[in-house]
Formats: sequence, C-alpha cells, structure tokens
Amino acid sequence: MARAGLSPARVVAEAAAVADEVGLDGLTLAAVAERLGVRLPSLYKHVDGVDAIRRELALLGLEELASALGRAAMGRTQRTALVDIAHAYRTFATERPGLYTATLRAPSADDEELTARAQVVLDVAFALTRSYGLEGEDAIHAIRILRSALHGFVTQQAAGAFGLPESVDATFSRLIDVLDVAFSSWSTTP
Amino acid sequence: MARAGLSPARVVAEAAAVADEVGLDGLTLAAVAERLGVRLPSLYKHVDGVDAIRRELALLGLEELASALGRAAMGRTQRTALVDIAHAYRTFATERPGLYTATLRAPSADDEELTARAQVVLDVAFALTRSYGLEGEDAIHAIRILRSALHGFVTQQAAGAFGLPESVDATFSRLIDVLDVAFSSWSTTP
DNA sequence: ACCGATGGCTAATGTCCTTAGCGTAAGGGC
DNA sequence: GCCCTTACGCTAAGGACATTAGCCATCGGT
Repeated sequence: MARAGLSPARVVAEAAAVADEVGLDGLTLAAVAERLGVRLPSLYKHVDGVDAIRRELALLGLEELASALGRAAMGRTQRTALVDIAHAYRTFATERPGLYTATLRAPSADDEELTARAQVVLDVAFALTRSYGLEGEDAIHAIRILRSALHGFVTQQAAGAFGLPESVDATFSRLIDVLDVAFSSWSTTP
Repeated sequence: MARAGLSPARVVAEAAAVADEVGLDGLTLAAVAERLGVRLPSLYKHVDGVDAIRRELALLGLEELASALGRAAMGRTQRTALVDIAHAYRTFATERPGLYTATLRAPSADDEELTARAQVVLDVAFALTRSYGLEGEDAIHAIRILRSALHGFVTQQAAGAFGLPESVDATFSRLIDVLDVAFSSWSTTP
C-alpha cells in the first residue's frame, strides 16, 4: 500500500483542473480521486469535503485573478490600464473557467479570508478608477459597472451566447470604449 | 390511491417555484415531488427527468422574459425604451431567480424550440437598437453589450456582491445612462 | 359496463458524498 | 538502528438523489 504523496494543495489543484475541464457544477470528488490515483474517501484526509474544496477554489481563483489584474494594471493609468485589465480579466475567465466560476460564489460575510482575497481584486479596480480621477460614490459605481460589464461579457461568451465568434473581439473592444468614455466623462462632470 | 391530478405544466410550474426558492442548482426532483404530494418516480409520467425539466424551465423563462420585455418596450423608443426594458429585465431576474438562471444555459444549437424562444427576446432588443438608428454590426454589438451589462449586474446583485444595498439603484441608473450615451453616440457617428 | 390508456405506486440499481474505523508507512527521539 | 507516534490510504457502511422496471387502480370513451 504505497503512499500517493497527496497534500491539500495537490488535491485543490487537481480539483481546479477538473472544474476547468467539466465546469464547476460538474466537479466531483470521485473524478478528483480517480485522477490522483486514490480512492474517494482518502481525499478527506486533506480536505473537508466538496463544499470546502469549492471554497478553496474560490480562494485560489481570487488570488490568481488579483495577480493577473495587478500585473495588467502595473504602470498604467486610465484607458491603457482599463484595456489591459479588461483583457486580463477576459483571459483568466476563458482559460480557467472553473476557477473563475468559483470566485463568484457569495463571500458569506463572516468568511474573513475570502473577503480579504476579494478585497485585493477590488484594490486593483480602485487604483484604476482613481487614475480616472474618480473618488467616493463615483468610484464605487464605476467599479460595479466595470465588473458587471466584464462578468456579463465573459459569462455569455462561455455560454456560447454569441453566435459568430469572429466579431466577439470587436464587441469587447467597443465595450471597453464605452466604459472608457463613461469614466472619462464622470471625472470632469461630477 | 387517489390521483394527484398532475400534468407536465403543473410539474414544471412547481419546479420553477423550487428553483426560485433554492436556486436552479438546488432544484431536485425529490423536492418537487414532495411539494406536489407524490412519490418521486411518479414525476416521470409527466416529464423526462431533471435535464428535461431544466430545459422546460428555460423555455418558460424565455417566454416570460420576452413577454415582460415586450410589454416594457411597447410604444417607447430610445432612452425611455431602454430604461423600461432594463428595469423589466432586472425585475424578472430578481423575482424569478431560478427561472432567470435557467434561461442562461446554452441553447445547444440543434434545439429549435429553445432558439426560437431566445429569438423572441432578441427581437425586443433589435427593436430597441433600431429606435436608436443602429443597424447591422452596430446593432449586434449594442445588443451584446446591453445583455452583458444587464446580466452582469443582476448576477452580482443576486450573489450579494454589492455591499450596500441602498445605492444599488443608483448604480443601475448610471449603468443605463452609460448605455444610452453609448448607443446615442453610435447612431450619429458610425 | 367494459376495457384500454393513464397515472400513481413499490422495488431495485447506480452514482455520489460522508463518516467510522482499520492497518501500514513514514519520521523523530533515544 | 529501533521504537512509537502520527499521518495516510484503505474498506465498509449509510444516506440523498436520479432513473428504470413493472404493478395495479382509476379514468374516460364506446
């Protein structure tokens, strides 16, 4: 009975891979266990069940998303920052669909670790709006609208709601333009 | 052994109620059967399993959504139409969250009935963009952006991603303004 | 009133999640 | 280098849910 050399991190990483392949809803401990070459109950020595795994995926996803957005925003302001952040967001959601979906579950308020990770993502957004000269309520509205637009776009893309794939990039460019125009106008006319 | 008087429509309606209460992911045939006062396998005399029910919910949701949007758009153009359509969309997603979520599953291309229902919703959107003077690619981009923005917004609202609920209406108003400004500018500068 | 179609049921099977408890492998103290 | 504690993977068992097979009573048309 040789050991498989598992760890919480390896289990979560494999779960992320499964979720990316078959969707977060299709994630099963059975699939994770099979891929790791162990029996299903063995996973419980490393994680606390399927709900805990989903939470770990949310944490991991928020960390990677914050990292990607932070890199994209580095050294840029206003339109150039917006463009790169938007593309980084779209890329993350496209390449890691399971992990991205996991980040969307409600933070449940009393989960400090999860809300802290979510805050890191928000920090990037606040830096962006600040570069547009937006503060206070303006910044909050801008961030909500930005996130709504990006999330709605990538969700529809993932669902195949866009009929012709060739013009999807053009739609995304226009979406970014719309946001840039809006944020720019807010900064001068509060 | 008195009959329960079920029908496909009653089963689907009850499933919609369950989905609205516990979320589409939490929908189980067991819950539907219990609410209808029958044993679980009895449902199979009226529906073809849980996947078929989800498809029926998508059909029902698209029908109700198209109806609500159509009513909102009737006799209005441009900004007033946009405002009412957006509010109708948000209201539907808020009041029937399970049904709304069901409408988002991919139409799977070879499902003619489903794509036909989705087309009715699109028709309302095309009427709106036409009132802005948008045609061809402009209209397609506008509709995609409109849907992205609205869907992203209601999704985040449902997930509790907006911290303070009191200013959410203000964010929504601004979102509509952004879209109105964008669509208006497109119609004059193609 | 009969008789076939219909609509409820029980029973059985399979998948998945979860917990309990067993035995062995790994690693530190002496 | 040995022992002993801890950690880890296993089997077994139980519960929720979906699905299929097959039984029997009820309803509706003739």
